[in-house]
Amino acid sequence: MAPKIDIEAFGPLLHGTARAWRMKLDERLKPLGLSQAKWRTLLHLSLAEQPITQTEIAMRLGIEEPTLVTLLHRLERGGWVARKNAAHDRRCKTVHLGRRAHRVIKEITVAANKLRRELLADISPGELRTCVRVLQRVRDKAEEKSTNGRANGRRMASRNGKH
Amino acid sequence: MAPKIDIEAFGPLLHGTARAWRMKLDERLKPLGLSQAKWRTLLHLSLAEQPITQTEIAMRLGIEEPTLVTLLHRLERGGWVARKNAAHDRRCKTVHLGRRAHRVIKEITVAANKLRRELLADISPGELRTCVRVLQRVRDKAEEKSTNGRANGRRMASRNGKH
DNA sequence: GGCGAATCGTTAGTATGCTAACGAATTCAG
DNA sequence: CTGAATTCGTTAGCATACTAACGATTCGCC
Repeated sequence: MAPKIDIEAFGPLLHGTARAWRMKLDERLKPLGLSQAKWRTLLHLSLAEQPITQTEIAMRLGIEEPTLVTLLHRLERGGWVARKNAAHDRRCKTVHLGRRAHRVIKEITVAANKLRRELLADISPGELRTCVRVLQRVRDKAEEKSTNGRANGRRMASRNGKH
Repeated sequence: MAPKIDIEAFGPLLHGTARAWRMKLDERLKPLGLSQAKWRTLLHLSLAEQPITQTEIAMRLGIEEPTLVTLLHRLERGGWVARKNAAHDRRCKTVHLGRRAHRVIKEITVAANKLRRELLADISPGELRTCVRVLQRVRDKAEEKSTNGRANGRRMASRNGKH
C-alpha cells in the first residue's frame, strides 16, 4: 500500500513541511532571542551593501510594509536595529544593524545552514533538484495574478530574492 | 547558468511556495466568507463520522488547542458550527456543522481540488512522486523531537492525517 | 470511597502576517 | 510654479498561530 501516493494531501503536506521546518529553526534560534522573521530581516540587512529603506527590506523579505513596521519595532526595542531618517528624502528611513546584531549574524547563518544540511541529509541530489524544480513551478503558478488585470500600485511583495 | 540550483534557498523556497498556495486558496474562497483555516476545519468536521471533540479536531488539523478555540469562536459567530456539551463527559464539547456549512462543503472541496489540479498541471507524475517523498522525509525529520527528551504532557499536534 | 494526576476547554499575552486608510513628502503634468 | 498623483512610513483592526497558566472534570491508584 505504499506506491499509491495521496495526491489530495499535497497542499497540506507542503504546508506541514514548511511549518515543521520553520518551527525547528525557531526552536534553535530561540536561545539567541531570535525568531525566523527576525533573523531573516537581520540577514538581509547584513547582505545589503548600503543602507536600505523599509520598503526595500519589505520587498526583499517578501512581506508587506505594515508587517515590516511592527517587526522593526520589535527589533528596535530589542536593540537589534536602529532607524535613521534618510538625508536625501525626508519620507524615507534607512535601517541599520546594531552592535548586538553584528555579533550574532554569523551564528544565524551557521545554524540555518546546519539545519538545512540535517534535514536534507538523506535526500539525493537528483531528488532534491526535482523537488526544487517542482516547488518553483508551483510557486510561480500560484503567484500569477489570477483574474484581476488592474495595475494597482505596489501590490504583492512578489517572491523573495533568495534567503 | 541554469543547472546549478541554489540549495541555500531551499528553506525560503519551501516557505514561499506554501505561502503562495495558501494565499491563492484564500483568495478564491474569500467570496464564500472562508479562509483556509476555516474551510479546513469544516472539511474535517464533515469527514468525521461521529461528533468529535475540540481536542480531536485540533489534532486532526495539526494545530494547538488554544488556536482552535478562537478559530471555533469565529466559526460559531459566523453560524458555521455549533458547540454542544457532550453527555458522557462534562469536560468535553462536541462540534457540529450548521446549515450554512453543509451548503458550502461541496464548493470547498471543488475549489480546493480545482486549484490543486491547476497548480500541479504541468508536473509529471514521476516528479510529483519524488517531490512528495522528499517533503515527507523532510517533514518527519523536522518533527523529530530534537534535544529535549522529557515527556511533557500533550505536546506538538503532530502531523495532520491527510487534508 | 477518596485524593492526586491527567485531560478538556478556556483566557491572557505575544508574534507574525494581512488589508484599509492616512499624513507627510516628493514627483510629475500642464 | 502649482495642484494632482505617487511614494514612504504609520496606525488601526483583523486572522492565525504559539506558550503559559487555570478552573472544571474525570480517571486511576490506594
